[in-house]
Amino acid sequence: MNLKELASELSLSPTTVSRALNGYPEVSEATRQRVVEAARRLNYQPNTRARSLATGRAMAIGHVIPVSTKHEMLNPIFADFIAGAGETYSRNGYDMVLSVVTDDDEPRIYRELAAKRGVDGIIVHAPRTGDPRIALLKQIGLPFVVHGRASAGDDGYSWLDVNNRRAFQRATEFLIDLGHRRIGLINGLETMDFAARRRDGYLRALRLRGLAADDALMTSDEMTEGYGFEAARRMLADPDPPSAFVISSIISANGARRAVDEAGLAVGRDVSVITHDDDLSYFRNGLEIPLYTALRSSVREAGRRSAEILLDIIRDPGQGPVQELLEAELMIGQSTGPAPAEAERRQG
Amino acid sequence: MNLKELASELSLSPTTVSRALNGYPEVSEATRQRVVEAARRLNYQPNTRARSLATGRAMAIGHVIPVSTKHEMLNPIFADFIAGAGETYSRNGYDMVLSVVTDDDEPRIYRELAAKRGVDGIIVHAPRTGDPRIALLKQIGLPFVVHGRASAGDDGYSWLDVNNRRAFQRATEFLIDLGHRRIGLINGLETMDFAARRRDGYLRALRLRGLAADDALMTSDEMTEGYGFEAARRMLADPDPPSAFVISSIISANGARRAVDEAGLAVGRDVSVITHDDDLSYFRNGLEIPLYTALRSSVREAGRRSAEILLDIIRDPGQGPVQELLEAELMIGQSTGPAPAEAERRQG
DNA sequence: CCGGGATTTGAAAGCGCTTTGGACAGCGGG
DNA sequence: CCCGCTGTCCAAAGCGCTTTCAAATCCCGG
Repeated sequence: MNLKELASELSLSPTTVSRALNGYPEVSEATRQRVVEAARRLNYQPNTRARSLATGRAMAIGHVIPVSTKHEMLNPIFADFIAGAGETYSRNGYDMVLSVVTDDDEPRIYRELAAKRGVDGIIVHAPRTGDPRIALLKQIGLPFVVHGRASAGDDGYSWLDVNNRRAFQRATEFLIDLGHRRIGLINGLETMDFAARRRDGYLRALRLRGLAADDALMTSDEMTEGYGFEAARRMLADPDPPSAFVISSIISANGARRAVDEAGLAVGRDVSVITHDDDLSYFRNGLEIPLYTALRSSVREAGRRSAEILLDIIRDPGQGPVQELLEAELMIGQSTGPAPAEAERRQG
Repeated sequence: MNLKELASELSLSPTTVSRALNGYPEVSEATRQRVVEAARRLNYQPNTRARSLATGRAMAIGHVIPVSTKHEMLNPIFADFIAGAGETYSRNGYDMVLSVVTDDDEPRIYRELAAKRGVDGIIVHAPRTGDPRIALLKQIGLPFVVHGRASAGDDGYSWLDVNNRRAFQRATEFLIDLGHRRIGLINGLETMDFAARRRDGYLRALRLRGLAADDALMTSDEMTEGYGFEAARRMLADPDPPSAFVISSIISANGARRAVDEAGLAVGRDVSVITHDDDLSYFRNGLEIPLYTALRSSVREAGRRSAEILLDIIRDPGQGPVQELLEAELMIGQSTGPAPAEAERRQG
């Protein structure tokens, strides 16, 4: 069923039918009723391709999901982010087209997306510090919103980010306030901008409180369960082991917990753990009281918001860059407690 | 840069340029060279919408990701499946369009996808037992491949599935062979077809070995970490607790491990755990030797294969339904061992 | 009863591509 | 020298929609 058929079915011109369906004023209410009713009855849906060829708008947004070439890993973060963004799109009649891409040919993909006119805008995921994609996209001229930032010249483009530095500073200070002096950082990949900021926050807290940073207590990698386990195990084996961890993901925190358990220690009593919590739907932080003390910021909500911002920009390209900085919420859970006295700690 | 501009740049007709770029024979090798070179130099990419309007093929595949209305959860399985499918698509020049949809308006989405002609085919995720979507899609006439099956009348459509019944039967038998007699099943949502089959396999193994099933030792829910924890904890608190668990996901297995640890027991010694392992990139089963004894079947590979099957069907619509049943691989890890003697167990 | 503005409808062009149906050389064979 | 063939190229139609511009109809005051 296409427009012409529907029109002849109604003994009307395609023009009028199109107008009736798209809510233009110059069509009588009576015929509009008739048209709308017939369209529903015959399950008519305008052909997207034809429509967007005619209007020039693709009614689709592109998401380029990077898969690190080395590890072939796909962060579960994306799933929830995309779920959030998807809600916004479907509410607004947009499609979401996904490209899963190894990071080495990302530039090509962006150029293609722009040139093939398949999307009206792009969401940029997982920016690295000084990410070249941003300059590229600016030059291409396709509207885009970055989930996160790329540090250098943050004002020239639109982004939505969590205040990662502040969050990790608070987390670290919280532990220091509890008496912890040796605090391990189990961070994400520090080539990623967000992870670099988190490290900054951690280091700043140590510095402000006069504590020395120790390279042996800082690691950076993809935030898997296994990484959390290995990192925590290694640090706990240190001659002067940490009494607390700051961790970048609840998934790695699960791994760290396993290492603590395996060492015969208890999380929250012998070893404190504070984690960033993206509020992933499959990794809820406990049921009633949170399992982990955490800095929470819903990545799903971030997806919703980022998509809204992008659609705004597309609707009104005149406006300047939009930037939103979210604050993570510190929630006290069962994984933190006062630092054990030195003697206690040594004997386990 | 569009076709007409490129053509006039070359002093050729759009016809010839189009043919040169698409590899038609009726164009001289010399001009083809010239055209291809100019296209690259000027970064010409054919407008997808115009092309697919002309050809009738959308060059896109739709994925409808269901989000359960109740829980608002998005299984991380999808991320890896989609990563796999995405590889196939980009190798073949297809786009992937994603709709994240609460399960109550799925039917509407399928109809729309078909009528709007935005996609050439669909991958169906997470089929329930007797899933009505399959009948709907058959009727609509859009090519589709189901990841999983829907039990009733499995022969009328294309699917790719893991032999879930067999896998869980083997897992359960493996535990029985080790001397376990009380075996808990921590299963996925049994409204899902795959989970129902897993339950069947588990029950069959018990029956074949003359063991009684016990409702207190079987649970079914979304396979989160928290669910694994709660389910295992509850079962371990039973007056006659299980000495082993069969678990549907490595994520829930992590939760179960936490419950075992918390009970002061050790996984692999006091309590055995065997899990299904989808080989999720963020939840690798240990580094060298597997952490868990597991039935492994890569969901990423399943994504790749499903996509290939779908593209085959689209290329050659004549062929009958394609069906592939994968066998999960049983790999021995550190989470299983002989059942402890009754006396030992009682005293922990 | 008539003219003119408002209301309602349609014809046709155009979006950027593919593809059908020629046109036009160049060439060798009769 | 002409005819048919092959090898290259192009004009134009068409994919299904939107949108401009013009036509037809209606209504109402003078």
